[in-house]
Amino acid sequence: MAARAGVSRATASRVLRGESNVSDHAKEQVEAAAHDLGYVPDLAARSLVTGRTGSVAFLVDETEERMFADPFFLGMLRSAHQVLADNSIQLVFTVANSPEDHRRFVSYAAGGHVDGVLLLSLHSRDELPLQLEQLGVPTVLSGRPLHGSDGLSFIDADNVGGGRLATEYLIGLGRHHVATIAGPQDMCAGQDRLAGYRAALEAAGTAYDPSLVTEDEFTQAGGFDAMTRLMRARPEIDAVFAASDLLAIGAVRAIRAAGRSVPADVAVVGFDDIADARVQEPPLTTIRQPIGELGAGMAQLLLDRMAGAAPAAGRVLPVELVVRHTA
Amino acid sequence: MAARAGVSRATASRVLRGESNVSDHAKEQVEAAAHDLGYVPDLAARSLVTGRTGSVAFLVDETEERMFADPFFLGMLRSAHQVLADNSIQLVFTVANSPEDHRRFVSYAAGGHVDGVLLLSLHSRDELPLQLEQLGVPTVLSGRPLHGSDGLSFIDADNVGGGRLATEYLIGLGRHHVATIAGPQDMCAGQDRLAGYRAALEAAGTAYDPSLVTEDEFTQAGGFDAMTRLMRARPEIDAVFAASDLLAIGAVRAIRAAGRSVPADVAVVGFDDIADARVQEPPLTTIRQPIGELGAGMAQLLLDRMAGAAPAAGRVLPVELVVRHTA
DNA sequence: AGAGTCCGTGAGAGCGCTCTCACAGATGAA
DNA sequence: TTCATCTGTGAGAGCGCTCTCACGGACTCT
Repeated sequence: MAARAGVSRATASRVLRGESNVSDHAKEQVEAAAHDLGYVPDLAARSLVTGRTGSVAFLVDETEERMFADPFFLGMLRSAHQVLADNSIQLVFTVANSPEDHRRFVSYAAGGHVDGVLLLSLHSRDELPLQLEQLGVPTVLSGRPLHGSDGLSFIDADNVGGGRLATEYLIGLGRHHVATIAGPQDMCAGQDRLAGYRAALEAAGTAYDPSLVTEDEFTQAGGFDAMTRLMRARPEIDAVFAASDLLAIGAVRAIRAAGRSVPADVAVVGFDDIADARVQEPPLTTIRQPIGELGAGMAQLLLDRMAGAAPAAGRVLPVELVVRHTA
Repeated sequence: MAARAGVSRATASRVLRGESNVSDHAKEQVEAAAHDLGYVPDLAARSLVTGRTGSVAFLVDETEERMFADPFFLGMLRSAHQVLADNSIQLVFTVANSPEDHRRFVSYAAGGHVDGVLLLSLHSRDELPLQLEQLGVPTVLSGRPLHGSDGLSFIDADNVGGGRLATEYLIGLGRHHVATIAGPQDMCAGQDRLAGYRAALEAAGTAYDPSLVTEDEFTQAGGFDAMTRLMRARPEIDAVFAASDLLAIGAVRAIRAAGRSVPADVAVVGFDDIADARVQEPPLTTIRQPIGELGAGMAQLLLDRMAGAAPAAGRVLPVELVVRHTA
C-alpha cells in the first residue's frame, strides 16, 4: 500500500490519520492508492499501539427482560448512542446482572476492548465502578452512587425534588391520605423519590406513616400488587405517589379492579413520563425526567473523561410536573 | 507476568487460553501470578495475531426514532444479544440509514473490528451485504434479500404465508370487501405480505382490486392515514389486513374516528404480534411471527458462519394466526 | 540397549500499525 | 556566505500477544 503510493509507511499512516504536515502530492498519491486497493487500516493493530479502541460499553445491570421492558433504559440507550455516533465512537451493548457477569465484564474492559463504560441501574453498594476506575477505565454512572460519590462521575435526575413535587401536588389537591409506592430501596432512584415524599409530608406538617408506604420493583405487576396491599391495609387512601410510571399504571389498574375510580376516589401521580404515560387511559399525571438529556449528558460526560477531564462530580438535571388526568 | 510465574510467555499464553497440554504445576503457577498481578490479556494484541475480535455488529438500517419505536427491532436485539452473550461474543450496536453511514460502516467492519454482521431492515437492492461478504465479513440478514438470495445468509418469517392466512381468515368470516394496508414495497416484508394477500384473493376467486390496496410506512401514524384514505375511496370496505401491528393499531383508531366499529363494521388483522397487540383495546387479531426465534436464529446462523460454515441459504420460520377481538 | 513416540516447554518470529528520531533540502536571518 | 530554523519524509523500534518449530526428557516397544 505504501509501496503502491510510492511513499514510506510512515507517510501513508500520516495521511490516513489526517495529519496536516504532509505535502499535497503525497497525500493524493496515498489516497489514490488506498482507494484502488480498497485498503482499510487494521483497527486491532492501531489499538495495540495507540491504546484506544474507539468504542465504549453500555452496561445495564438488569435482566434482559427488565432492560427491554423499561422505556427508561431504551431511551438512555437511544440518546447515548446518538451522541457517541456523532463522535465516531461505537457502542458495545452489554447486560450483566450477576456477580459472575460483573467479573467477566471487568476482565473484558480491563483487556482494553473499550475506552470507557456507561453504567446503568447500579444496585446497592456495588464495587463495579470503583474497580473499573482503578483499572483506568473511565466510567460514568446513571444515578447517584449510594456510597457517597467517591470521585465517580454520574448523571441523575432530581429524584428527591420530583418526589417532593408529586407529593406536594397531591396534598395541594386537598387529599388527606397520601400513600406512596416506593421503588427498590437498594437503588438511588428508589431511595431518593421516597425521601422526596417524606420531605413533602414534613413540610406540610403531616407525620410520616409507614403503613402508607410500600415497596415493589419498577414494573407494572409490582404496581398492581403494591396498590392492592395498600388499599387493603388502609382503605381510606385517596392519593398515591408511584415512584415510576410503570408502577403508576399498575396502580391505576388495581384501583379500578377494586371498583374505585381515578382520580375521583384515588389520585395517582407517576414518575418518568414515558411515552405510554401520555396514551394511557386515563393519561397519567407524572413527573417528567429528561431521559434524552440524561442519556446524552451521560455520554458527553464520558467523552470528556476520555479526553482527559478529571472525574467530575455528578450532574443533576431538573424534573417537572406534568398534569394530565389521574391527579 | 510470565517471569513472575517462572515460565515462558508461551506457556503463560497457553494457560490463559485454556489449552490442555500444560502441566498442572505450570498451570497453577500462572494462574496464581495472574491473580496476584491482576493481569488481564490485552485484547487488541490478541486480535492482531488471531484476526478475530470476539464481537459482532448489530446494524439497523433505520433512523434511531424508527428503531426504538418498533418492538420488532427491540425483540430482535434482545434475542440476538442473548445468544451472542451465551457464546461470549460482544454485540456492537449500530444504526446506519444513509449511504454515508453505510460507507463508514463498511470501513469499520473491513478494519476488522467485528467478526461478523447482523443486518436488519435492509431496503431495496442495497449493496451493503454483498460488499461485506466480499471483504470477508460474514453477514446474516433479517429478511430475504430482494435481489435473489445471491448466496447470502438470511432468516425470515413466512411473510407470504402470513399475508395469505390473514386474508383467508377475513374472507372466511364472510367479508366481501377485504382491503389491505401494505408496508413499504422496497422491503421484502412489505412485498411478501402483499403477495400473500393477492394469493388468498386469487385462491378465493376474487379479482385483485388496486383501489383496495394502499401503502404506508410501518408506523401507527402510517396506519391511521392509510385507513383514512381507504375508507374515503371505498366506503364499503368491511375488512382490512394491515401488514404490521403498528399499522393495524393506527387503522383501528382511524376506523373509530370515522364513527364505525371494530370488528362489527370493519374487521382488522395485523401482523407481528407485538406485546402491545395483546393489551390493545380491543385486543388485536394478528399473525404472530416468532421474534425471539428469529433473533436467536439469526445470531446462531452468524455464529455458524463465523465457525466456518458456508453461506447457507436462508431459513424461513412459520407464522400463526392469533384470533383476538378485532376480527 | 537402542530406536521410536509422546509430552511439556522455550525461543523467536511476526501480526500491522504508530511514533520517535534523524536527516536532507529549502528558507530566512545575520 | 554561514549558521539557524523549518518542513516533509524515511528508517526502525516496539506495542503485547500467538503460534510454529525444535528440543530435552520420560516412556514404550522390540
